[in-house]
Amino acid sequence: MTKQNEATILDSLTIDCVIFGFNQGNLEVLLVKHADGISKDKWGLPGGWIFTDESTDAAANRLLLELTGIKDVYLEQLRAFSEPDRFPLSRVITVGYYALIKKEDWTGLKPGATASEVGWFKVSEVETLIYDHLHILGVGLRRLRRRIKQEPIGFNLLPEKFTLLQLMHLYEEILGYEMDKPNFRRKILRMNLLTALDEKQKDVSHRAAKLYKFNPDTYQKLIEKGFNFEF
Amino acid sequence: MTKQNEATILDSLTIDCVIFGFNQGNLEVLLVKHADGISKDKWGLPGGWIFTDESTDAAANRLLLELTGIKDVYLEQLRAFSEPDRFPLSRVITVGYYALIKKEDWTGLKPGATASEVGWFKVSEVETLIYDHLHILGVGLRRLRRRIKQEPIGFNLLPEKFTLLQLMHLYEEILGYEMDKPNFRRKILRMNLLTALDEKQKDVSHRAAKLYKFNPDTYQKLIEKGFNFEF
DNA sequence: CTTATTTTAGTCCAATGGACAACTTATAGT
DNA sequence: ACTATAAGTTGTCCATTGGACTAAAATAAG
Repeated sequence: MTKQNEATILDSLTIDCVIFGFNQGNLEVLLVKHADGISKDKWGLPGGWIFTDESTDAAANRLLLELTGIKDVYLEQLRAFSEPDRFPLSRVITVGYYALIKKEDWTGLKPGATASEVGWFKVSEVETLIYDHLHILGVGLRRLRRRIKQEPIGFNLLPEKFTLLQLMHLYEEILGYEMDKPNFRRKILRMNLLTALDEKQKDVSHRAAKLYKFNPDTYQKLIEKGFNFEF
Repeated sequence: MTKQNEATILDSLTIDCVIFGFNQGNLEVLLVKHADGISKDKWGLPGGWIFTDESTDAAANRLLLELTGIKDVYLEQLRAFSEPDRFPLSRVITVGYYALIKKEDWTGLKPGATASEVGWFKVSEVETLIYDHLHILGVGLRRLRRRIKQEPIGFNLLPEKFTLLQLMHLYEEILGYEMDKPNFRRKILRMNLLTALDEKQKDVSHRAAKLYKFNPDTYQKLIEKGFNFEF
């Protein structure tokens, strides 16, 4: 969190990203360990400064790429976080973002210049973060819970091909309650949002499930006439 | 939009507020005409600078009071608006807010120091505003449409006592489609969110409708177990 | 008193959602 | 090869909901 170029960055305004991933039934978040500064060796959200000639959206995408190598993912602004004492050294307001990524697409994450480590952590087990980053994570989680009930953004956390049970487990993990397999199946299939593939799971020690993929075309038609994702 | 005190405000960061009101079946927005500066005599959203020792929430509340005399209303942050060219003179990022007010509580609005006029405009008829304020208004409107389907925030736009038909017209106006009286009635009453009063409409040239008020207690219980406001 | 208008109550039926039972398929262990 | 086990898949039942619609009750105006 040190300014690298005083001339071209905005003063007193930063970006912080909550990057969600899904792995073996667990919702995870990507954190970085700061390499130096007052929060050296402490974990926090990846973030940084904004150039004077870029929007916050552009800055968030750039920082994501610089800090972790991730690009072209679902990314949405949360809001500005502005408590006067949120950053101890000076008055800094941060614009929070949250991203959803398919974890298996980004295996070899490397810490960027200002970070000594990058790592995935189960959201439920994150207890302390620098500054107000725990609060930002909470807002990101609430936003995810809300959004997933209205738009099928959950697909951004799954592989291209997935089973109905994987999808259900994703919903269960994010929303925090258990669901009924047959009923979930019926409801999601009735939406016509999934395309069944001529393929099945492999290397599983039980009956292999059919694989599905998300169908963006029917999704477009659905949002036009409005729909609801309650489970 | 001129800085009044260079020493105590944050540089390159402002607040802009979308203030919604409801009047005779129309959704309205409060605008101010700038008294000077490059947008003199043009209409825009009320807004201003942020002090270094206040959060954006506090700044939004303060500005609302300074610019219009309004206080203690439903106010929520939209998000940061940050296109590099959104403000022509310099790089300024603005944090958008939206407020819902009971219009009849605030009749004698006065323009603040930097505004020459304050006025209500039907949202559907606003066509041009300074900077990116039309865009911010659009984001505010979409947020309102989304929120009203999940939380009963519509009550913030109505008088303390209202009829079921008034409430339905509010939903119709915000959501943009017509509803069925008996069905709306049945659904909203089933939620137990309204308390029927021993009072009726007066001075109407037809059968007077029963008045209701919003019941915040049952609302609390409802959000705890989760609910949905689709109409 | 009658008419006009709006509120309010009620009916009908298709669609949905939750709970649950049962059957199918595949693997792992003996 | 058989069996237990685990997970996928199909189907049933029923209470609740939502949309479309009819009609009665209440009140003001003429």
